[in-house]
Amino acid sequence: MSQLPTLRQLQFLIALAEHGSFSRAAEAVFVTQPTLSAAIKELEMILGTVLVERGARGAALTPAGEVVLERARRVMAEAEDLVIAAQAAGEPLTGPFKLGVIPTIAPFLLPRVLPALRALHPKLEVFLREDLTDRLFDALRERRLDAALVALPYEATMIETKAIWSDEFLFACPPDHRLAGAGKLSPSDLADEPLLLLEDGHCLRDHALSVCSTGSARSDFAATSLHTLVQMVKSGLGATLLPRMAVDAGLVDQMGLAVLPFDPPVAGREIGVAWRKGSARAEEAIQLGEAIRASLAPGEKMQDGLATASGTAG
Amino acid sequence: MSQLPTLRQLQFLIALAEHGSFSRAAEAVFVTQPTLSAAIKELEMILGTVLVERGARGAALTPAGEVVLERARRVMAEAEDLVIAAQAAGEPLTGPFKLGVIPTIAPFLLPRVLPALRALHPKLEVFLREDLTDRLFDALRERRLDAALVALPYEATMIETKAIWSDEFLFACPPDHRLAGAGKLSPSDLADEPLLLLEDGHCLRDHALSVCSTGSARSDFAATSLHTLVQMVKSGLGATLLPRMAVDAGLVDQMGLAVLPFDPPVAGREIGVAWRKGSARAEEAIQLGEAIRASLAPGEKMQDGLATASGTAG
DNA sequence: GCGAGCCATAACTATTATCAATACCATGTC
DNA sequence: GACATGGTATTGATAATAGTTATGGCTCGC
Repeated sequence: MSQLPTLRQLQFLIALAEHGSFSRAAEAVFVTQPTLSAAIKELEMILGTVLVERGARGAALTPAGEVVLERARRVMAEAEDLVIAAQAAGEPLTGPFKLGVIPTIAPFLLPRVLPALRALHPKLEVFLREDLTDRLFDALRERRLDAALVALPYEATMIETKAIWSDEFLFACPPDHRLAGAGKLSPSDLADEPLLLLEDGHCLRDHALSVCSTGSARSDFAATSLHTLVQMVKSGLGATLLPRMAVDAGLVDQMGLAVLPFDPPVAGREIGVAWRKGSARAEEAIQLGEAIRASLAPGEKMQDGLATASGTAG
Repeated sequence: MSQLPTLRQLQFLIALAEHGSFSRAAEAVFVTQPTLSAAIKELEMILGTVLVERGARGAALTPAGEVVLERARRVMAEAEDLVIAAQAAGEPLTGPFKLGVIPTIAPFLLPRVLPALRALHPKLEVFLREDLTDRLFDALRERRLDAALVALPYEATMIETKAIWSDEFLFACPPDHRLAGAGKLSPSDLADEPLLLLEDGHCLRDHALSVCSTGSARSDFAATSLHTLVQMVKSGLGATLLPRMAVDAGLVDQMGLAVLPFDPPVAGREIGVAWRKGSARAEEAIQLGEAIRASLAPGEKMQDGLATASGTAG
């Protein structure tokens, strides 16, 4: 095997590429310019290729240098992941943990879950970010998040998920609605019912639509949150589907709405954790999901299951 | 950013895991045992975690050590890829290049292509391996191959492909066959024609079947190579589809078979290069494909196209 | 209880990474 | 054309560290 470069040399190359000059790059990595010069020169010798074009107005990477730069970034990222994974393996669920949550889950789940989580893992510092699934997954892919709580199923590449909870849909309508008196519903009851839904981008909209394949959304109105959605239902603009989690959290309390369950097999969505495939904190993400599940249903135990890959390659 | 470990330390950890003892691992990486001991100890200090259980009968990794080991392997693989990519970028298509080829391409394409390739890239040393697509793709994923020549389309994860040539199908039958006199064929002519095909595992079998969706294979006989296949056709056992490339290479010369083309749009398969997604030699694989295409059709130029990902994630 | 095998420690050495100082080189300004 | 400016390369001294040999101590199997 030919000689390998040093992580330090790769780090220097990255700094050089970012600052466009030996001297400024050296400053950025807290060494003197000759040190960095020598390191780059040795890197070039190891690789047998000129990586940098030295000029009077600074330094620029050669095409080969660009290729190596990209690889160097990957090596550094893997190395950093190793450190994180080691710390996580040594003492799981401690330290800062960046968790994304979708808006149709966050306000209803977190108040129940966060106190229990703090009690269970006092050293864990959960940083929250609320956003749509797409943007959360982007953040996972770019390592800006460690895990996310989302609704499943959801197609995505480079992302793995594990379901932790089933969230049943309930039908909500004004008290004078034709279905308000029905005991239980089946999806076919909604065949010609135009539903009020959240605006595009919310996965709840798609999951609700998939319940009633023949049903349609009212295209003239779309709510921006579940809270405004129930206000619209209360105003008599139509009916909608709500996740039980939100109803249990008091979303429709004292609203005077009729809320009806579905006959089994109940319609609903799965709530799950998601993480970047290969993430250093994948194991912790699963454990976090398990902790959340436990705090939702103390006593019960979910059957073990392998993490399922939503993407097909990686 | 916390302190990073050294590639050397990771290399030592890998050796330690593989040999199960400090002293033997040290021998394997050509250092003395105290050196390796100190390196592992420092690695543990950097990561803040005990990685190795020292015992009188050797050393074993802790669970955290196993996690770090897996990560370390990834880091090392990335670092090695960097070296390879640098060399490839500095002087593309030189040195050893491990190329896989499927059996329905190799005997007909290589005699035409290899001499031209040697002329074009004298420093390139092509090591060939002939195998079925599945096994070639496995080898690509495990880095045992740099690229492969296969027939497309073919579903696979972690693999990217680029088409370089269209290989038309020709219908071959005994001279007394009912279709032997037809000028040109359309796929519907094969509706009730039981075809002789290669045995399972050969992609040519599937590609041929996909031409005539209603056609069926003779399940009692399956050939192991195109050469035995034409022998079977000659014996009057039935008809088959052959790639033009094989016919052009003389597969049916002096066999006394009827060989008929299809009406446009002609049926066929694409021949393309495949490489592991993220491979250090991806660019070279594309260039190799281009060189092969050029040697097949001097003068023509294929339109530029981006490499297409067969997998959906990476 | 003793030898074999194995890891840890200590003291020393060789290597190399780093620094401060300086030489050198291209470019734009007066 | 002399000159300041902003950059890289070179040099020689020094500090840090990775490596070695020698040794000690531990556990296990006989």
